[in-house]
Amino acid sequence: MKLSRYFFTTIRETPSDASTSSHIFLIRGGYIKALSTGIYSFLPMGLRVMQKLETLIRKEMNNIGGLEVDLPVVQTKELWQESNRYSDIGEELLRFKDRNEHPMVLAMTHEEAVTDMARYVLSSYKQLPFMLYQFKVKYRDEARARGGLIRVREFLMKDAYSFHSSSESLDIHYKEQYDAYIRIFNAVGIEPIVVESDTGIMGGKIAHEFMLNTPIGEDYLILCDKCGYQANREIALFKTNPYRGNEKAELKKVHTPHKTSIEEVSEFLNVPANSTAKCVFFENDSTLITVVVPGHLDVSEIKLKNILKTSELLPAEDELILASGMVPGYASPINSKNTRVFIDKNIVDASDLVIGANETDYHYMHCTPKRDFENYEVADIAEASALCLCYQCDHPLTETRGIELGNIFKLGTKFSESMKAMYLDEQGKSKAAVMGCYGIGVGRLMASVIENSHDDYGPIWPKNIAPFQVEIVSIGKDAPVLDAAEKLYNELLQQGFEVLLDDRDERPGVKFKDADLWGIPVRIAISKKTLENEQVEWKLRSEKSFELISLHDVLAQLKDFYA
RNA sequence: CGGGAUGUAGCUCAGUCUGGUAGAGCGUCUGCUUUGGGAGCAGAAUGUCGUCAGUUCGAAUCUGGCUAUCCCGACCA
Repeated sequence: MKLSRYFFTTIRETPSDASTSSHIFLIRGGYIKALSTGIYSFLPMGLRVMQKLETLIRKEMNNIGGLEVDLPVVQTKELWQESNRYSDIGEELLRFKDRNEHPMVLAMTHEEAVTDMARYVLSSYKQLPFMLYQFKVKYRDEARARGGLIRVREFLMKDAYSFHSSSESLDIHYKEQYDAYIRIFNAVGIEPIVVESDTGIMGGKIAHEFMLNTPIGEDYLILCDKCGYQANREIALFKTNPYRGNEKAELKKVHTPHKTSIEEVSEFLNVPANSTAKCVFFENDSTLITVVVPGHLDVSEIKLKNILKTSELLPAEDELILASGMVPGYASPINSKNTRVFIDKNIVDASDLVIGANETDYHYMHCTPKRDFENYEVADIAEASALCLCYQCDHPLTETRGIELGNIFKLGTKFSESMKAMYLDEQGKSKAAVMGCYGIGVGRLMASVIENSHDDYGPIWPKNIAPFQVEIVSIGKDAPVLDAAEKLYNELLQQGFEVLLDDRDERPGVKFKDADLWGIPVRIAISKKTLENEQVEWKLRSEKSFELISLHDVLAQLKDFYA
């Protein structure tokens, strides 16, 4: 491709509305253009990278027996009612009506559509297992898109779905997907952290997320350096030693004026935060849910939702809390009524705690839950943090942040049962297919590669997904230089390389800056000076320095580089 | 959905406090010079100052509504 005929623009200054490296470089390099919040157009340069990622992922999906299909983005309300997700999913699912006033949705994922396809074809156990996948736009009406391609509303996803006659068969394929994902991410220079993740209320059993470890990540990961336990913080298991003081001491009310937070109370009474109890309130299905966790920890709303088997959990209104005999800011389940009380397992055996006295400006000291609480349920409900210990090996946990690049998920029979994707087994008995689903956000992966591999001037693309394999830059206007550049360009093209020729009448500085923004692995510069010795400058994007090599050695060296 | 910030030329931004005919740099176009890391000189084009209303003799500037974008949080099968 000759740049003089290419469609692009590059931006010299940092766009005012971009703050992460990938966002900045994707805009500055002319890869993408924002159309609206979280909705992006891809220019030719950006699409090339996306297509290469697709090719890479497609190869791995085919390798593990995948069959590519194409499922519609616009779907009917009825389809989503079959799986119950029409009502289970909130505003993230975009709903609209067609010209006949028929309710429709924009698919945010394709379990329903693929299950509909599967039930059309599937009739016998002999057809199982199979795996279908596609590259398809998803639309999610995100409450808050951010970070360029990191979190968007419309995006391209590789989504795969497998169907099995047994959970053992699913297990085998799940592992194949796991390994394929590792190969895909490794192929673009990423060593993902694989964490156990939430399976939600959607009938799933086991799920993993593949995370890029980065400070700009939106997910928090809990890791054990000793035994290798890794989980998303929202569901991470952990231990923490319950605070134990004087178990005999009687409840004692103390004056704590205007001290409503754990921090204020522990400082005021001069006690450690883990010797306090935090009382948090939610509302679910018109019922007040009271949760007590160790003062130094937070409630995991995901854990609580899973315990309650609901996706609906709202912060409770003060009136509801007061009506249950508790006082926000000074609350405890002691003498409460009309509420369901959950005590975190890490605090139920504690003693001598500070907790609210259900009276403004007063707390109790010497609270021992097992003695002082009534009618409570014990659950794993607090959120892990770096203050906690590994539940497997007692080693202190560490915490880091990550971007979710992909996930794999054992769905079980939730969709096949509700949507009747059935087959006859060896005994002629009708059974629901066992399913798994596997997703990778392609655009997010593109952005993540940049986050993972860039310098001050632009992305440093891995060889296999760079928009072009080699860029030739001519320096100056001398006819012999231009001729040599064009000749080399044609030669490399004929040899099957993807070549970008910067034949613009621009100063070298401009050309080099743009080359850095495109991050093409090999840059070959030809100038009057180098040509005097029949040489060119060979520079790798990943290196600072260049070398002069013979014009005649370029092809061999390039072949060697891409071998 | 809460909190914060911003919206002025294609881009980055000044001007707003203290109301008085719209600015700079970069980019674009023309010409000359220049040619190894976003050049120099000369000239030119470019704006419903996000939008609607209000105050005022007069609004980019003051007031209110709306809207868009970004950041933090909530949310995220």
